[in-house]
Formats: sequence, structure tokens, C-alpha cells
Amino acid sequence: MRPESEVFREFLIHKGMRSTPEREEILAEVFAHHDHFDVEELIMRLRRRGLRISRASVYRTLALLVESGMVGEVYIEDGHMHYEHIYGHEHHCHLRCLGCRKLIEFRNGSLKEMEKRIGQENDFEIIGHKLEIYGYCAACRGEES
Amino acid sequence: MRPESEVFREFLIHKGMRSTPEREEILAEVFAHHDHFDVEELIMRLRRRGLRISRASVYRTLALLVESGMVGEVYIEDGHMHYEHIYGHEHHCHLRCLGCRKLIEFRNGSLKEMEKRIGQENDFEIIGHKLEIYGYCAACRGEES
DNA sequence: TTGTAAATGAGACTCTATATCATTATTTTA
DNA sequence: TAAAATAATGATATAGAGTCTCATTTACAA
Repeated sequence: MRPESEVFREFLIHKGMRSTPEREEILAEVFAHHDHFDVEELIMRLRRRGLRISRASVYRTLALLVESGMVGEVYIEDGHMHYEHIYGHEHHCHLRCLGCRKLIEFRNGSLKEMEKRIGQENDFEIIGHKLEIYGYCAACRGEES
Repeated sequence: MRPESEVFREFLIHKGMRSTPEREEILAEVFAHHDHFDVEELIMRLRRRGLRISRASVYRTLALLVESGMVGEVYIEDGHMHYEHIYGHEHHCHLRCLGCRKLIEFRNGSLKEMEKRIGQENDFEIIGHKLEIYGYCAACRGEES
């Protein structure tokens, strides 16, 4: 698998954009941890490494990473966007509890074929998918009755 | 199929909450049209019908409708949340273009079994799901090269 | 009917995200 | 390699979605 930095750099060049130290640092930090994160957390982590990259650049670079398909958006329901890296990591889906809003991750390898078919039917080049199943977790079902 | 109003009223009672004219009007308006909508649009539509329901109540009621599973959230990528009614309507999924951000709807009936299996494996009572496939639409693929 | 618990409405407030623009950095070209 | 052209960054202003507060009103139970 090609390194993230290389893939991202190619994406940028392909768009007629430049590779900058800020973009590379943000990319590195995004792929350095394995949890969902939001912009504020990402900025804090960069600060801890001694980097003072502006909020605006972080937002801008994240938008590019999403566009490239290397990073995914996850709407966690606490009012703002969260992100997760995708490139080079096993795909997972989300179970969301409508009662407590909790988000549970689970592996799910069985969407590949369906994805392919849908892409063909809709003339769409598929990069990835986001499956969120919602319902009620065991704890919330207990409380209800 | 039982009418929306009845299902929602039961949901409210089950939660120890009250049925109010405001909640019923909002419910009716949500199910009166078939497109994605946001809070601002919903308030305008209520106004056109001569109803002056406050923004706060609209937000509060929508949250309840989402919790009940009758309405789904769709993050349209223009910076704020959009909604769609679900109860009693055929399920559809979304294709999102990473280039132009366009959202394309498509029917997809083939997730039922997978859903069932996932629910059992995770001790989760499944109400519905949200599948978003992202990639590049034909127009954006053309522009790129 | 009356009491009480819950819901509404108005508007202040918070905070995420975007826009602006002067400055700085990168790339191109001559 | 220097200068010109172009793009990116950073600081900060701004926009706007969504939440909170609390006084008033309403729904429901007894």
C-alpha cells in the first residue's frame, strides 16, 4: 500500500494545488490515531507537537482529505462534525442508538458486491460508503419497558 | 398502516410526554411533502398555513420524531441538518458526489437480511438504516481529466 | 374545576464553520 | 537564481445553526 502522504500529494497535484508543510502535518496527525476526532481535538494534538496551524487551514485541509476519500465524515450528533481516517484501514459501519445516541462500531465486509452493482446502475465511481444502522441498544430497551 | 399521528401520540405517551397541537401540526407538515427539508423550510411552510410555532418547538419536536424513528436526519453538506420522513415510505439510500457534493437518491431493497443479522449479533433492535455511498458522479469524472 | 407538571415562545447566547484579506510561501519563468 | 505570478496561510470578523432560559400558557389527572 502506498503511503498516505504520497497519495494525498498526488491528489493535490491532480487538482492543481500545492503540497505544503501544514497539509503534510495535518495529514500525518489525522493518520496517527485511530479514533473519531473533531477539529478541536485535531488542533490540540497538533499544538502538543509544537505546531501552530490555524483553524482555517485545518478546516481547509480536512475538506480536501474528505474530497480525496482518505478521510470520512461522521456526524456524531453532538452538534458538530467528527472525522475518521479511512485510507488503508479496514472499513467499519456504525450502529446508532436512538435512545442514548451512543455510536457502536462494527465490521461489515458484505457490501462490496452491492456497491459495485449500484455504481454501475448509477454511472457513479464509488470510493466508499457509510452505513449507519439505527435502533435501540440493549440498555435503552431495558429502560423503556 | 396506522396513521402517523396515532403512532407519534403513542410514542409520546410511552415517554410520559403530552400530545399538543404544536406537535401535531409539525408532524402533519413533515409528512405533507416528500423532499428533504431543513428547519427553516419547515417553519416557512407552517407560517404559510398560518401557524406561528416557535423555532424552539420545531427543533424539539423534530428531535422527538427522529428518536421515534419516524423521521431521519440527512446531513446534506451545506452546513446544517436536513430531514426526511421515513414512516410509511419506501426506503431509499443516497449517493454523494465528493466533487460537487450533489446527493442522488436511489432505491435499494437488498439490505434487509444483512440488517437482521447485524441486529442479532449486536443485541440491537433495528429500526432502520442510512446508507450513503460516496464517490464521483459522471460530470465530475469528466471535468477531472 | 383546580392543581401541577409539562410545553411553548421570545430572544439571548453559544459555538461551529466560513469568509476576508493582508502576509507569507511556493512554483514558474526568464 | 532572481523576479514575477500564483497559491496558501493565519488572524480575525462574520454568519448562522442550534441550544438555553425563564416567564407564560397549556394539557392532563384527580
